[in-house]
Amino acid sequence: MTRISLSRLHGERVLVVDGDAEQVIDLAALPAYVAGREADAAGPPRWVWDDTARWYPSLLAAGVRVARCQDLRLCHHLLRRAPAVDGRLLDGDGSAHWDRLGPAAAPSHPTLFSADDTAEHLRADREDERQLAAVAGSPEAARLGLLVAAESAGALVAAEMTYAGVPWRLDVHERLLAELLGPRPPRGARPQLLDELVAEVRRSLDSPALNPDSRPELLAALRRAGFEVADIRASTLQAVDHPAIAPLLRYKKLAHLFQTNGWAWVDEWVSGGRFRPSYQPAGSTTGRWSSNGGGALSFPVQVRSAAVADEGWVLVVADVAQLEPRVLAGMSRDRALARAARGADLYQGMVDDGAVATRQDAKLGLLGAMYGATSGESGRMVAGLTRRYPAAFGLVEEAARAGERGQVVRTLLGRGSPALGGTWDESPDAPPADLDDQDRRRRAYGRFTRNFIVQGTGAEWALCWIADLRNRLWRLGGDGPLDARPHLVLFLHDEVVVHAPAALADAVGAELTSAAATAGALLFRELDVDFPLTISVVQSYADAGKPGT
DNA sequence: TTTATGGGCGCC
DNA sequence: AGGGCGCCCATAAA
Repeated sequence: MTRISLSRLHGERVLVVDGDAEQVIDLAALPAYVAGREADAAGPPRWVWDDTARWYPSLLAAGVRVARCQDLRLCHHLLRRAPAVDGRLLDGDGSAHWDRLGPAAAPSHPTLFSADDTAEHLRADREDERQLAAVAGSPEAARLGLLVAAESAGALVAAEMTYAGVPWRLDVHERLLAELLGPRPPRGARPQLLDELVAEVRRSLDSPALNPDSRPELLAALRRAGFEVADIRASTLQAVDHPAIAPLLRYKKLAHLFQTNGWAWVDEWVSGGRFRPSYQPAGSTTGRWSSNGGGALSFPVQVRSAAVADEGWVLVVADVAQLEPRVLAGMSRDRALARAARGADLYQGMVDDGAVATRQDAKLGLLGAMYGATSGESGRMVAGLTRRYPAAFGLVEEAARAGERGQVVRTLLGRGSPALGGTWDESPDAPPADLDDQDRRRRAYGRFTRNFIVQGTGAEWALCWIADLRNRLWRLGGDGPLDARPHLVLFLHDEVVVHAPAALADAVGAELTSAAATAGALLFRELDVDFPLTISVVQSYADAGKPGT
């Protein structure tokens, strides 16, 4: 496959390297050039660039969609930390700049490039050669190659989702806010209904100047009323029998809504009927995405009713049931657990297998194994299940031991965990740790590495899923730009939302299912692990059925 | 005055 | 003595 690298030069110019052919073109001419090459009879090339978030938004704005890319920043970061990669193959002219490269600024405006002086060091073609050599030279070249491709495809998805946005009904959101909080207050003021709750709490606690957001003040007021509590968590306050508690808890809940997804949030993140958050692919050390603007990965159930499909369109919402336990079955090649994973409910499968008495026990045991529970009900279930599923439970146990020894671990496709004392556990000049403290930290790192291999491999499955889905949705067709066709608008670790013309809802559902099967086969080959989806076709995201398993 | 940290809560 | 994140605030430190 043709690889074409793009490097920015000073001025508004771009160096294009296609095999032995080099040319310099104007930035303004880039969309037309890319569109032309995408239409090559021999198939679309792979675009090689420093950072998808820097190049792709302006292409999308010009109506150009690309099929494939290599995101050198993401892949450099990945390969640097991959245990199966010889780091020396990544060293060379300008490689230190790639080591230091951070994520591009959030693409709030699809601006082009900020002029800085690292341009000549970021020759994409040279870094591309090093990355190709690093992958090829690894004993795990096939898996790493897949990971690099999936990571890059994820970056394309992220840019496309920000470009398209989640269809968002301002009127629905504002009606919701008005009902729960009252009319929009002037800047800096508390909404009326929150104010009333504060007044009630103050009255009730006989503290006329109480700031309900202040922990010390709240603790003191409660003490005066005769209640000694250790903290002001909602779950703690629930147990206090005092008339101030009910309005206080309601205040806390609504204040959170006001602050996090209130009018200010709308002003900042919703425009033109679309919610456009910013995603950070591989933003967490496990390879999961994070979101550094808009809170896309954590917008609460409460405001999801405002995510409503356009007229004549629907939202197709799909989530994977018990993704991580299934991934564990696959990566450990535990045939007994994989058998239990046939069908819609893995936990029920374990019950039917006779491994455990109830569904709840199965869930407790599996989650306990993945998170490193050592005590309580969960801890006890782990012991029993280890005998039934030795490969699966042994794998996470081994990862925990490795972490406790200070060793790094890796996901199925080869992403490495950050080293102990590295980015994982940053405390520059920690006070001279005593032995107990040292021990605690090693155990904590062991719990982290235990979870890392599962959460990280789960993230890899999800990347393969959305990468394949992206292409399938494109092939479903329609004419015109990306957002005139069925397209992804949201991705939340194990769940996606597709915005699609109503007539294509069933077809989209079929592609979601096929893409999940493809992802399973890519990661686990012939080992048959099911990844059943719960699919809802809805107008409003709030109506999607979510079995909370 | 600005900056860093931790509690509390939201999501998976 | 249970993993990963972001965001908001109050608070403490600088």
